[in-house]
Amino acid sequence: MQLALASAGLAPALNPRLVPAAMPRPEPRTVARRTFEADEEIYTEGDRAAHFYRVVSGAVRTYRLLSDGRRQIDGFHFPGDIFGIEAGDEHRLSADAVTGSVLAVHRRSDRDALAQDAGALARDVVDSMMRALGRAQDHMMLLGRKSAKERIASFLLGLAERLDAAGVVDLPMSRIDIADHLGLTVESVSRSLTQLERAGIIELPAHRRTVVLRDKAALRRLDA
Amino acid sequence: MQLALASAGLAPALNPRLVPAAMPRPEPRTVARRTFEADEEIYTEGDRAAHFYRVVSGAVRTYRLLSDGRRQIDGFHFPGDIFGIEAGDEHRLSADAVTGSVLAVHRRSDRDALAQDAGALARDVVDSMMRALGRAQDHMMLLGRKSAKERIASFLLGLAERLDAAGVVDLPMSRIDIADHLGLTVESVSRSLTQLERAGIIELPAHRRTVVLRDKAALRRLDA
DNA sequence: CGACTCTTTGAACATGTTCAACAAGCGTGG
DNA sequence: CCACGCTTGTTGAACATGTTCAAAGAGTCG
Repeated sequence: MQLALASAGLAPALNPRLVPAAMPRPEPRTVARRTFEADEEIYTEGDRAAHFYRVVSGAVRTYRLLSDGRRQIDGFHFPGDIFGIEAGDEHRLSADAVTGSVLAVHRRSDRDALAQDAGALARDVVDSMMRALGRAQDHMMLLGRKSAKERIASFLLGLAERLDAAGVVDLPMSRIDIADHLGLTVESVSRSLTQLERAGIIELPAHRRTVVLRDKAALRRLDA
Repeated sequence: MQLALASAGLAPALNPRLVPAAMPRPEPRTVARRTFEADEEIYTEGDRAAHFYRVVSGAVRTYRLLSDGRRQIDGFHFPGDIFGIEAGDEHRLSADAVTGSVLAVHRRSDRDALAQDAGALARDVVDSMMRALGRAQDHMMLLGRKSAKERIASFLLGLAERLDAAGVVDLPMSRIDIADHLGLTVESVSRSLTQLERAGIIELPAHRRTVVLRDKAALRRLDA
């Protein structure tokens, strides 16, 4: 069986900011780059998993669809994050760009080769998988047991940790994306955000894609 | 960073029946065995992850608790399944025996040692992780987007695949366990089962811990 | 400015929860 | 072997959270 980081909740995979241990390593010799525009498909469930990816800039969502169109976004991936490593020959999830994005494209065979020695990339991959698993566990708790408001609080805190510019989070994704990630509807997401704003915990300036976390402590309390 | 299979949805880890590729390998030289009685704790979130386990007989649940007691069972583990391999030094989940169980206890250091060479156990561990991730993804879809009846249908079909004695599933776990796994309440689990029974899709003989799958096709249709 | 999309808000509704009671199994001990 | 008590599971009714359906505001881009 081949290796593979599938990409569950797993974003902060190799994000240097978050993984000091696995940090300042230059990109392998020749790594292809590809640019994707917003909503462009990167791969679909069932595609041969010939490559895996590292986000250079932008944001990516990985998700699954039910036959009737219901969607579950398992994770968002930001610069530094690795996604698309699969266990089998096929991608088990679909992936597409949330916004215009640049990705470093790695051949799967590179990984397999590197996985042979206890090399750095191998460790990275395992590292990624572990993080993916951890995130998936957190997310299962969220989806199975948390209320709408708690989910939003969790989500905002998580994003802040990964994207933070000191309490100001710029959401690259739509309310629908958030809903499909948190197991809610757009309307519920919108309402919860409004409630948090009215409570003075967050601020939603003008264009609504920015969130100012006014009171992280309150968010943490809400997060249960 | 140390390796680690955390145990997300990941039950059929190394179950020989399901992993023909990684199959007929004898247990390492000296492997300790421990017996646990029903509801006995195996480890708790935060414990040092000195060991990982393989179920010899019985059933185990791994779960997390929220501060107020809400529980999310991420997976059940049956004979052949490995669980308890963690990324860090600590267990990220709690585990306890669902019924009286016998476990093979492996020292974490064994795994670390074996993980150095591209040996069989290393592959097993990675294999486990991948499966864990796959299950976690499935479970996120279930928790985020499926209705109560769909969840029950999924659950029964999944169990049947792992425990099947030709359409008859013996549930080792209580309704509460099922509820905490599927993100529902006991009452909803009970009602859904009753509905399936009234629809003639399943049968719940006397002591209610046995489920006869009368119409798997119907279950699959329900599963969405 | 106008068309479009995205987000918010409102109101009715539904699914699943909560609270409460009852039934059924199981084990213990008389 | 039955009675008792406890735990587990089922059922009912009221309730709540989040959904669905509908419409109106805002932002964006041509």
